[in-house]
Amino acid sequence: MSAASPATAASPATARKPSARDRLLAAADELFYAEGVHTVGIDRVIERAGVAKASLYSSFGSKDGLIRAYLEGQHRRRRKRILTALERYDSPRDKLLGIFDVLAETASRSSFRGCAFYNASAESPRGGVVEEVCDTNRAWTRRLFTDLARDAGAADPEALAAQLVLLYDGSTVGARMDRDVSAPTTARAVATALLEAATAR
Amino acid sequence: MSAASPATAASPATARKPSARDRLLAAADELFYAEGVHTVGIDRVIERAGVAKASLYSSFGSKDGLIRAYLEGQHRRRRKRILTALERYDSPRDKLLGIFDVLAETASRSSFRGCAFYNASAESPRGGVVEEVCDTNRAWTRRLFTDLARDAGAADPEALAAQLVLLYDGSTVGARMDRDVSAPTTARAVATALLEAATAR
DNA sequence: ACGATAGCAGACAGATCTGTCTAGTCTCGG
DNA sequence: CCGAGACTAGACAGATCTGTCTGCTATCGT
Repeated sequence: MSAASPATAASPATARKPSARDRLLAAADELFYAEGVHTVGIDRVIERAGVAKASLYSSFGSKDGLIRAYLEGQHRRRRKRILTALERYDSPRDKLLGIFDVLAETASRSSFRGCAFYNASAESPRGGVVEEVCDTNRAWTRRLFTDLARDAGAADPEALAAQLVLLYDGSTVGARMDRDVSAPTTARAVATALLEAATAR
Repeated sequence: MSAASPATAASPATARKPSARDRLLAAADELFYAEGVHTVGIDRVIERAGVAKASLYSSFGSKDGLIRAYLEGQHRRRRKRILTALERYDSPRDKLLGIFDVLAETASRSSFRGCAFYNASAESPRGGVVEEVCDTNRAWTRRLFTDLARDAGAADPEALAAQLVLLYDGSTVGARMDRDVSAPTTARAVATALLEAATAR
């Protein structure tokens, strides 16, 4: 991650201009998240990506394919972001609460506009490609909370996880709708109390 | 469908056919909530309402006007639904927790698809008519929680209200995304504990 | 009886949407 | 040097979107 010039032979593959597919995905990330998957037309996406329309259809097949790839990318990056951030903690307790710290950081960005999955789901028909990716994402989050709750010694890990997911979702909504960056911090405080109560021996 | 002549008093006095405006609003309620304000086109709405397109534009001026009226109706009915349900309780404590019971009832309906305001907001541009009505709705909810928290004797009513709003929003999201009707009940249980802690003397 | 009002039916304009197709350009391996 | 694959530019089709406009009908208060 140095400030090396673009033409240096430090890394042959990285110096190259990103592929049409990658530029499309980057453009979709910005536009779909900022304005909604249904609201943004493919013309806007290909213009931002600097790509021909045919490249979009040969890479993703349809707009739905692009939407799916966009959400899968969001899911992948979210997993990595959280898991990486949690590496710095040792105890399950700190890891559990650290999830809220990651959310606090994310929600403080000026581009923050809530949960990409919920947003896409709100403007998509039931049973479409969006729902599937959303389910995967939510299952992963719930699993993460459940596993950490168990590691932390909770008497009923599933029950504690259900409570923490409530707080996580609630603060995501609060940060978006009220433009309140403190929501994740409030959630973290309540989560701490719930964790204490659930692991009291 | 003209089995009954229009002039006959086949229906009781009050059973007059609703006005075009009211039928439009009823159709918008169903379609906008079920599929999204941006996804559903004008033609779908007027067809469902059995109304001419000109009637829509003379009543609401534009689609944005209809969307605004739809959300204002949602807000008005939501207020009434909650306030009416809360009348049966005497203590501020029961009223506070009763809010979650109303949500549990709402979320158990098969047509439930989450918060109409958040959903509309997710597919609308920042700064439009939607944002304004959303802010009004959220301010009302927060105010309700804060007032009841104060009446219940909370040491810091604003702080408790912030926590309860988290749970309220979180269980709304959970009920929608996970199709989990128990989310409001879980939220109620956590709310009870928080209320206990905040009013301990 | 009559004018005002509300409403219906639908053509129409103009924009925008997804998706297809043709044709030309660039790059790279062999 | 050549041919394959990746990409670009943009015309085009067909659907759908919002919004306007004309013309007709029914109802109601005076």
